[in-house]
This record gives sequence, structure tokens and C-alpha cells, in this order.
Amino acid sequence: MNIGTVSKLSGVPAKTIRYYESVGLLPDPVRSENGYRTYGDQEVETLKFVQRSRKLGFKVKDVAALLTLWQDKNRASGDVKALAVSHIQEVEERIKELEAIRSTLLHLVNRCHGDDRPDCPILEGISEK
Amino acid sequence: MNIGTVSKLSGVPAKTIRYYESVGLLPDPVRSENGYRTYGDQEVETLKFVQRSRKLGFKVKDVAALLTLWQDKNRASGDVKALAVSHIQEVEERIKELEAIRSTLLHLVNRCHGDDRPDCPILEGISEK
DNA sequence: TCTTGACCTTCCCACTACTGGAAGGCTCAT
DNA sequence: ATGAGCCTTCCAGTAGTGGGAAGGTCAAGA
Repeated sequence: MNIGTVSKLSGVPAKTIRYYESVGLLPDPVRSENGYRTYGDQEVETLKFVQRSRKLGFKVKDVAALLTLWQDKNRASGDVKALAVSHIQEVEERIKELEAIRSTLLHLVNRCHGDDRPDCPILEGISEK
Repeated sequence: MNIGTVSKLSGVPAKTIRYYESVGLLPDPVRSENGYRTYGDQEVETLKFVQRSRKLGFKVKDVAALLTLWQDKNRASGDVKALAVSHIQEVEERIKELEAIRSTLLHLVNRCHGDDRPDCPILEGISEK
């Protein structure tokens, strides 16, 4: 399988696969005689795992850790849980920040008539706060 | 006022002020004979405005637009409102994404005993999903 | 056989919004 | 004169791609 095929099967763009390889998330693949990267079914699964981890918001470095644990049959599930719990906390913090932003913006927007007049509580709110 | 003073008064790091200048968010300041950037009280206010806009999650390009509107005494408040409303929508979308992530992770974490055993529903959940 | 198109390769630039550091100049106090 | 603490510019790096150039490879059709 060449990189294009793996890309289609896994849903990860070829560019991104090469990037993951360059930062050490994926091992250097076997090359065929013409220099093309060659992959098997296993790599498709690995990439799917990476893709899903990324979609859950894990950073590439965290994914590297998860991947190691995933492939380690003697792993301790506590290690994985610790990673996930810490990530949940980050996500929750981010949600709180965004909700505070949302609330402030909604407050400002609701007081702005939003027509052709220059009077604007939004700008005033930002500049006086 | 030199850049260090403006930085202290506005809360924006000197490095960041130079960066804002380099990307055109701020105009080139007057330079004194020795080449130092020279600022007045107005610039402190501008930087505070920028700082607060950024904390509300507006991108630098959006801040540039807000800044223009802020300084335009003939602006239409509708223009500002449109920017803010569009930003609120982005924020709300991001919140929804993060909440979905949070919910998935919580679900996985709750099913993981998290001890020394290798059995791990989190990794299984990510790889099978 | 030649050519076209679809692959693949590496390399570099751009993006966001800074942040850090190096190397050097200026000012003021001691 | 020397040192601290400013200031200057420029370079590089962060995360995770996207885009594109320049070139090699391969399979199929005229």
C-alpha cells in the first residue's frame, strides 16, 4: 500500500502522515525500490487510532503516549486513565473560559441596537471594562 | 513614553507590541532621536482595547477591524454587532465541540478501573469507535 | 513508442499569535 | 569607566497542517 491508499483508508491526509513520521509519532516505514513509503493494514489501524485521539483533542505528544500504551500489552490502565483525566480537566477549563467569553459578548450584543447610528455599547464595553 | 512604560501601563508585553506593529495592527510609532519608539496616553488606551478584545477571543484580524470601528466616530454600530455576533457563533460552536469531547472522555474514563491491569476501555474505545 | 495523468519524493513557505534569545546600542548612576 | 537596565533588529521555534514547486515513477491509451 502506498501513502495515498493508506490516506484514503485512514482518513488522514498524506501530508499529515509524513508530518507524523517526521515528528516521531509514527516509525519510519518500509520503502519500496522506487523510494515510495509502503504500509500494511496495521498502519491503517494505527492512523485511525491517531485520528480519533486527535479528534478527542489530544495533542500529538499525548497521542504518542497513548499510542505507546495502546501497543503495550502489559500497560497499566491507570496510566491511560491519568492521561485522559488530565485532558478532561483541560477541556473543562477551556469550556469555562469560552462560556465566560460568550456571556460577556452576549451581554454586550444585547445592549447594542445594531443599526446605522455610531452609538455602540459593544465598543464602549470593550474600552471601558 | 518608551515601550517599556507603555507595556507596564497597558499590560501588553513589549515584544507583543512590536509584533502588533509588525503585522499592521498598530501604526508605526514616532521615534525619538536614538531610535526608540515613543508613545502617548492614547496608545496605552489603544493597547488596552486590543488586550481586552483578544481576551474576548477575537482574532488579531478581527481586532484590527474593531479598532478601526472604535476610532471611526461615524461608524455604524451594526458593523460592530455583526462582527460580535459572528464571533459568538464561533465560540458557541467551539463550546459544543469541547462538550462532545468532554462527554466522550468522561464516558470512557468512567468505565476504566484505572489500576495496574492492562485492560483499558479507554484505549479500546478510541480504537474501535 | 510516446505521452499523459496520477501517483510519489523532498523541500520550502505560509498561517496564528506570539515568545525567547542573541548581538549590539543607549542612558544613567555610581 | 563600568554595570544595570533599558532599547534596537533579526532569527528561530511553537502545533499541525495546507499549498505548491521541482522532479522521479508508473500504468494505460493513441
